[in-house]
Amino acid sequence: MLSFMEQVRGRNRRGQGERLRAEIIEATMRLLDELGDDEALSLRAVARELGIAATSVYLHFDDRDTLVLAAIRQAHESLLAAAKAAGEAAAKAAGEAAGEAAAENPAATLRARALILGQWAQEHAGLYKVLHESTLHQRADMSFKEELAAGTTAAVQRCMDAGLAPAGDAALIALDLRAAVHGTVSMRVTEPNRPWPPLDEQIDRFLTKLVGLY
Amino acid sequence: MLSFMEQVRGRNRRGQGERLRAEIIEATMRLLDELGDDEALSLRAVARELGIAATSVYLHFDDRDTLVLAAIRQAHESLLAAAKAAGEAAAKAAGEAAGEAAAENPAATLRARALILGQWAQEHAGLYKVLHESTLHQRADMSFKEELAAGTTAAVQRCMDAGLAPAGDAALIALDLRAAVHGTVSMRVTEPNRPWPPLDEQIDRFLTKLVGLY
DNA sequence: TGTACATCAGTGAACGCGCGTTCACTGATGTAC
DNA sequence: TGTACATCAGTGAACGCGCGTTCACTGATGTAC
Repeated sequence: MLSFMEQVRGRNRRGQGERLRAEIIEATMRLLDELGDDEALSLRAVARELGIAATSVYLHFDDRDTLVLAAIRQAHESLLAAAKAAGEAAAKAAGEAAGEAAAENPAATLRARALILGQWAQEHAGLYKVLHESTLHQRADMSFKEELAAGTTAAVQRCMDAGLAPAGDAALIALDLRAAVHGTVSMRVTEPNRPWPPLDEQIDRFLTKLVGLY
Repeated sequence: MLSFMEQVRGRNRRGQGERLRAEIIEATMRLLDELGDDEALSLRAVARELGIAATSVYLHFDDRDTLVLAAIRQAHESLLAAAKAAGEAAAKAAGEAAGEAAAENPAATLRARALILGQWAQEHAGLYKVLHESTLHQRADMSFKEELAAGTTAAVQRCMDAGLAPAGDAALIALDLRAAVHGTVSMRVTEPNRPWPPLDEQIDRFLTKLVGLY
């Protein structure tokens, strides 16, 4: 007996088995985003979400932890892509506005990076928590996350090189900035119902005061 | 059959039933600190930790959630007391060093507050996570936490009033400071095995750059 | 062109486990008469 | 001073549930001869 909501789901064609893998990761990300906690996610809930047998997950993932890690990895990838795209778009726009031919604008790039991080976090609150606050960090290697930090350090360094911010230890300053942005985003995401002041203004204060952006 | 580790635990005397209540909260805090995640804590684990029947917990708490909330409340109380004590001790020490008779020193107070928060978080990493990042925030009223924020705002305001920092919106500046400190502490607590730069120096940068402490 | 067979994509029943919670109970201790 | 009784502090068995994981299986589809 099927409820009217349920799709009758045919099996994938031969050679298309990898499709289910992608769907499982997608569903896992969706559930993690709702739950905001990797411990609370169950493999059976993922299977239920897709209308497949719980055992089918094992066709593509060794166990629950592997699945969760794959989903987190993909979330990181998505955040990374968003940060990169926003940074590039901002640099280009700022360059054109100034009449320069798509010149680099490191300050606009850094600002866009910080803002998109805040925006992504608010759109994917649960995923943000899992990606940055989960206790999984203790049990699994999540060093792939360093790429995100490296991007911010590089952006800060470019600001210093261009004379848009006082020279200094770019890695240290970038860490200060990341800490501040993560802190406010974390608070907003954990307690979304408090009356928070505007995020973009706060991020601008961080850029001005911590990085020294003119 | 008892293992040699287990104490034979007699029941409390008449009128001393509340003792168990305190022990249960203590054990819950201990476990939450180890787990760093309220979802992962089980009432049965608490009972096991104390060598009592799982049902005995119900003598003092309506259900699992009530118990967890009571433990979190107590953790907050402990953090609050630590912040207050550190702030007062610092103000007194700084006042005496300057030859003043236990005069107020708002800058030293604010600095001590921020430092003790970082220290407490490192000593009670799991509890810090539960207190500030738990998804319980969505399900339960945790407005008692406002007291901690209010203390920081007041300390910032006193710095401004004493001319030790540029006048401004104390609540907003205090939020910036709390966000930055929470951010770095959160990162350190989530990924304790990374090579972090010294926390106190970073907090001093936040005080100088965000609050404008001279 | 037909057929046996291997492979692929996925299923369903079953396992043992720990969980939160309910219920009826036990047994020591203080109190009223 | 003795005894019946109420109260207090806590227990043990049992419930139904959802979980991760294992196992033997099914049935469609492509391929070799």
